[in-house]
Amino acid sequence: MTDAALHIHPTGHDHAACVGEALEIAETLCVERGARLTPLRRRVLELVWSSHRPVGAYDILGRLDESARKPAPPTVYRALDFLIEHGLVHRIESMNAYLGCNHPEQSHTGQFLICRECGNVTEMDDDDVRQTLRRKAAERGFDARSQTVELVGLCANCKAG
Amino acid sequence: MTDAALHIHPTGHDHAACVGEALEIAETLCVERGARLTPLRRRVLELVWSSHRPVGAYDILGRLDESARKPAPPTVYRALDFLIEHGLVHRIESMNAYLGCNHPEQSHTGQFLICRECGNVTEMDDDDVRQTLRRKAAERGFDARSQTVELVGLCANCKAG
DNA sequence: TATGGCCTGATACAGTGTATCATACTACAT
DNA sequence: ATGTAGTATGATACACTGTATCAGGCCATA
Ligand SMILES: [Zn+2]
Ligand SMILES: [Zn+2]
Ligand SMILES: [Zn+2]
Ligand SMILES: [Zn+2]
Repeated sequence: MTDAALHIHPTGHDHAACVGEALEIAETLCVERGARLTPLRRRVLELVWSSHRPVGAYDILGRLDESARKPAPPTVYRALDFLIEHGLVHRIESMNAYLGCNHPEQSHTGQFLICRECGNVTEMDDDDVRQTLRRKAAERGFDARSQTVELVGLCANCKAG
Repeated sequence: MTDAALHIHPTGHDHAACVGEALEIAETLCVERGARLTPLRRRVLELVWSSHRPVGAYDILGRLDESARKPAPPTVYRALDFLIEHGLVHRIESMNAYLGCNHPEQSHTGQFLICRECGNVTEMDDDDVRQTLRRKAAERGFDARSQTVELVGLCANCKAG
């Protein structure tokens, strides 16, 4: 499902830089927090960042496979759990897949724009949206603690093309 | 189910009335649209409405089982697809489960308030929220066609104790 | 060295969803 | 009534996603 479109990225950008920056931020963050970004976790994070499309746990598993040893599913899920806990990765609920976060400094649950054409996902993380949802829920007596917001549609590039 | 009833705790309300009303609306709607609410689809809808908690496809499958024959998974998924297409049922993405809609007259994707304590889910269907999300996405060049909004927290009753 | 906590390996299984082919039913036209 | 096309369901097998559990390994500290 993924491989064909894995190479499609937002226009004119150096994706190696995205990955490099993400890994660097992750290193820094984990040092600050005394968390251990082990080689396995780092490798999984790298694979999640292989594109701007959400990646399935079993895709990651398959690609870890290429590197000599053959890990089992729990290995990947544990690494993902760690990365999610530290805000380095988001889970896209409507796709059962995982996406790297580009501003993990403060833990958050973002809002996601999923292009149905190219499959790329961008994160909004808009505080107005968050507050609006909190308020609207509160008006109904509901105390919202976490939010899942995922919009499917057409990204700017796919609209143009 | 009336608007007022939406905001009371599902224990201590006449749930049979919820189910009855939902089925009646479904019948009417399907007649209007020339869609066929077959016995199987009607039964699945009834099972989805067995509570105000989202129901898994395999839960439904298990309860259909009680009634003599033993359907296979595709049977349930096809029925759910039909019901979702006609707005009679929503899928709760973050739970891989399904919830009856109490105002299916106009097709829509609602916003859901999921109580982590009692598991009940209520639907907001707030147009401000919908418009805010559309606008915020549009500001980023994204044309949103469908929205998934699911908030987890505490409902009014579970807050009270 | 010993101990305890955390990370990973490994097996098995549970839960969710789909592809595919076959059969049965319905509606409609002949 | 008969045939035909379209829809609905039955049935098998499989793919995808996630977890429970136990065992072994690594590392820091006492
Ligand atoms: Zn990139
Ligand atoms: Zn796109
Ligand atoms: Zn009810
Ligand atoms: Zn509650």
